[in-house]
Amino acid sequence: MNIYDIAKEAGVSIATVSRIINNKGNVSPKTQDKVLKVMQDMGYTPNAFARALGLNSIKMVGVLCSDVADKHYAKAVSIIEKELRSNGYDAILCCTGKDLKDKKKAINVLLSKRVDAMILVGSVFQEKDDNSHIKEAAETIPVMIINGTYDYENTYSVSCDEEESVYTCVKKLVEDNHKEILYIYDVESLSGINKKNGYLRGLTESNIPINEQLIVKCDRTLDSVKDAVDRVIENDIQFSAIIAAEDVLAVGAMKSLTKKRIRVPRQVVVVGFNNSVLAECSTPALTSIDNKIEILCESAVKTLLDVFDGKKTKKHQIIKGNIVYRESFVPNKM
Amino acid sequence: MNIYDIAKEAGVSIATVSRIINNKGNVSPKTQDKVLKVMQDMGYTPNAFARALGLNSIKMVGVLCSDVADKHYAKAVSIIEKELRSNGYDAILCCTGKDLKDKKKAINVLLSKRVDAMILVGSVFQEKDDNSHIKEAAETIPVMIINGTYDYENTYSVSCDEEESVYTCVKKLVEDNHKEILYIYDVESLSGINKKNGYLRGLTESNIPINEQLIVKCDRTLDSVKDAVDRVIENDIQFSAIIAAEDVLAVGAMKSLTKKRIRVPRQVVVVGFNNSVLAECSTPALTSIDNKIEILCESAVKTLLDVFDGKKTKKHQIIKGNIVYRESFVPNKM
DNA sequence: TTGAAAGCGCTACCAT
DNA sequence: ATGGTAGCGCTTTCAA
Repeated sequence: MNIYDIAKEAGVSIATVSRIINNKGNVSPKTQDKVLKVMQDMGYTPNAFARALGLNSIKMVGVLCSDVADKHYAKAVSIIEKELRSNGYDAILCCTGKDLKDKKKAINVLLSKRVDAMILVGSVFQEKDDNSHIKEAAETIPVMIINGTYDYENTYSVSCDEEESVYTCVKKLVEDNHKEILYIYDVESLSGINKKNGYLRGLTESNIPINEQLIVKCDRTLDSVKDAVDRVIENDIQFSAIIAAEDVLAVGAMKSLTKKRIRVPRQVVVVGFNNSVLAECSTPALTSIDNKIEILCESAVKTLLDVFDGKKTKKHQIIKGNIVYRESFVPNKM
Repeated sequence: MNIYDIAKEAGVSIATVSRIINNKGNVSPKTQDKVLKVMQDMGYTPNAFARALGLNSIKMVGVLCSDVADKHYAKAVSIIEKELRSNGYDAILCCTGKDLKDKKKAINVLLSKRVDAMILVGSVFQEKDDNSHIKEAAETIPVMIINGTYDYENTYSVSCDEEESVYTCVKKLVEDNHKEILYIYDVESLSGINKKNGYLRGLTESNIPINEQLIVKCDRTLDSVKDAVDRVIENDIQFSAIIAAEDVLAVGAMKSLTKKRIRVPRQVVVVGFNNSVLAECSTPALTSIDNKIEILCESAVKTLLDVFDGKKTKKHQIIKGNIVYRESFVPNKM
């Protein structure tokens, strides 16, 4: 069944039917009602492909993340999808992994499917050296990145100031007289670097010399963190606080401490990052830095919609994170 | 740039170009090379909308879940997306929530976008009374449900036998001399009912009378579980084991026990369901039933691809779960 | 092996 | 307010 069938049945031209479908006005209420009724009765749905061909838009946005199985990204994708859908757009999900080749491939697939825009979730999509593939993509459609920035035409970004968040956290710890703060991280993505810089600046501004032995890198697995922390302890390196760049890492660290009968938060306080479900569920419950992912994602979609509408928009937005206190660290003066 | 430009540049007709794009054969290698080179040089990408219109397929599959922020569904979606993509299909994600009206709306949107098929993730999509909207959808495109079943033409399913999994778990506990087993659950979806039935059958077949006070319902939040378990303990209802229908519930229960200085697994053993990251991260690490979600999802996509190819396929598949032992319960005879 | 041309179902412009 | 019609870029049939 197509627009011709409806037109014939209603005794009008396809132009009129099209106007009604698209709410273009210039149709008498009477005709409108008649046609609407016919469409209803015949259970007509316009062919999305033909519309897309005519309008050169299928009202879909590509949403890329390295892995939706990761709680953090899942949350983001969930919010983005909801926001898009409530504005009439569908989300095509692409889990790309972290390999640049795969990321490029995904972008090309999306481009060839002619999505209306792309949202890249996470700083993994900001390559350190060459982002020319993004520049190219942005020549066709607007590109939005969450927690990253590109300096190209037709690209947009919404980020949480992670550097500042960790910095603030260090300050809080220092105020509580913690001077040896162990920093645990996994990836060296831009996000990872920002967090670490926040740690370094926090110490520097507090006139605490930086001890490389207190900066520990490991994989994002419980075992890897436990090994790492075990090693620090066995080497007799003193610390009274831990900041982890990811909640999982913080949990792993606490497991190591617990096994060694080191009390959290009595002897060592711990702060995670991302304020994920894990933070609530761990024992003791983890104090964690919240990067306000909801706000980030909502802004991202809103901005994109403005771009679609040809409105002027801020190209780059930065939002501040905040610390959610639980059991593993509560400042004295709270 | 379109197929005409390529045809002109290569000095052939658009029919030939089309044949080459679609690998339809009947083209001399010489022509093929020439055209391919032109396409490459000009950076040509076929217009997906026009193709979709001609082929009446855009190579996309709708993936519905009630909430991707839920780790469990996120995992499933992640696998499905990967599987689809590596077979040339894109995934349109729809997070529907649990409200029937919203689920129907999402299905209609997907139908109107003319996806090639739909995959519904989770038993939330199997309504207890009326699934006629599914029947209707399946008249247009194949519908696959994971952990559920419909009895309609053109519907398919892949499920984990959750009833059997919980049943087996009860048996294991009974073998270890646990007779008072507390069962905690949240939702009464079909999946929820199946699990509970497994619990009931396990007890019945072990000749243990069913004690309604040991069957506890609560919300899927830590506080709700803790309250629920607290109440059981305060009412002096004895139990030496807990089975929870969800890992989060198990974690909440353990938190309650710990606070009351009841040792896990020494005094009470605990088993969760889903074998999620939480299970690894909780303290003590949670023994949990794995529902083999990877296998489920891979089978689902594989089946759908077979349907696309017009191959004969099993309409309904059932896969067995298994228990992953960690700290919160290890059978004596292991 | 190749090409011409008729759709696919819609949008939008130009008449009336 | 309504209708006629030319695209949109591709696939596919039929002829050569």
